[in-house]
Amino acid sequence: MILEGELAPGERLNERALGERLGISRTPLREALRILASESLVRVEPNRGAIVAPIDRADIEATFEVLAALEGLAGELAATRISDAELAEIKALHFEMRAHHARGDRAAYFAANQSIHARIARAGGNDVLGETFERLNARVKRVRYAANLSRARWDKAVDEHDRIIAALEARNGPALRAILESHLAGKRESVLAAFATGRPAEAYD
Amino acid sequence: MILEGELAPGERLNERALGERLGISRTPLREALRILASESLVRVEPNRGAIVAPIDRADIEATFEVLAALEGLAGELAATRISDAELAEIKALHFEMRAHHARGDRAAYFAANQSIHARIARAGGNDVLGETFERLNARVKRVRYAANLSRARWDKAVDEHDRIIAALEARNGPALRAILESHLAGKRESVLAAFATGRPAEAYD
DNA sequence: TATGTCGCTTTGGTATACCAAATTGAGATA
DNA sequence: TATCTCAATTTGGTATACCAAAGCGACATA
Repeated sequence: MILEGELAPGERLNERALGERLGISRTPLREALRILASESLVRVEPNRGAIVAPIDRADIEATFEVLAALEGLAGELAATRISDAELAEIKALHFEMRAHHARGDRAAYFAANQSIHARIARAGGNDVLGETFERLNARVKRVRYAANLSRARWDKAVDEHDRIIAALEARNGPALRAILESHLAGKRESVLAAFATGRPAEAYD
Repeated sequence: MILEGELAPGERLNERALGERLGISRTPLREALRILASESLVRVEPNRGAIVAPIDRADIEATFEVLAALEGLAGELAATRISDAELAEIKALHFEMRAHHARGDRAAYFAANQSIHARIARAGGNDVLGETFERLNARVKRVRYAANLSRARWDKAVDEHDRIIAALEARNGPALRAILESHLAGKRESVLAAFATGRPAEAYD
């Protein structure tokens, strides 16, 4: 939705003003806000209205911890259940991603990267897992862009992706789980490091 | 909410009728339905209204698979981070649960059991994990009551709980993870078995 | 008798009006 | 000058009215 980056965390969301800006009435806007609230993207305080949900260090750590567990499970499932077509598509995305990396195109890299992880999350055939993963991922998306600050970390992430693809091709579930869990742990650290240096660009969506 | 068990899965939820029955207007009712929809407890079809979300075998399998991973992580975290007070409270609940088991009081057993698992999920201090666990757990709560059909399975579950408590006291994270994961797998099997025998009582809440 | 079409009724989607709670600013008093 | 109080305005909560789309039934025709 439009809230990702266009409005600052903690900002009050005036229902009348926002509704007018979006060209819709308060009723559907409120319904949308309730949905966003249930996804922890906005926070609705009783009789106080909605604000863009702020995200703090503890939230980021906690979310990545869960994401790592979920993606680990996804990897384990995907290794045994993924179809050849899905694998081929993920490989294609992987090489596109490497191309973006080679060109230094961070935005395109990020999009391909997200797509790969989303596909792995869904490749195990567990819809609940896929949904839960994407829901939690949405909460940290705006700060994830801030990662990959250092070229070294970026290169390392790409290496890890090579290993992810290799494990997936080998249908080695336990290995894939281990790689994904440490990959996510690495992401967590770089996001936290970037987050520590005075709230970097949260607007990339 | 009142939807747990009081309305049959698949049942249409007429907004005007339901609103009158609850003594509220359509606006807040619709907001509540959207929230329930985002938790997959009801399904809202465009221009068709809301129905109580049906749950099928695949949903149950998928949800328990994710719950097992989440509770495994929770156990690993809890083993290292749980406070003495929280541990004492969980032990107290455990013995209450054993008392209910000894008396054969399934409803009370179930409540204590749920409380124990919820506390373990939160004991690791990861709020995102706790929330996610309870959200997913809510989706299968209504069918979980149907488990523990056989006395043998029930006894086995209680034994597993003894081992859970032991691992928690020993602060043995990996062991606790393993026990919880297999415990959930066992739950999944008994729920699926019960579910297979013609949709048993979904109304216990 | 069966099928297709048209219209009516039901029901969800949206806008708006009204109400109550909360916040803020001004004025008065200590 | 600072603080407390009261009132006015802002803003979220709820009810209701209106609109449009979908479902259903009846009637007509093949």
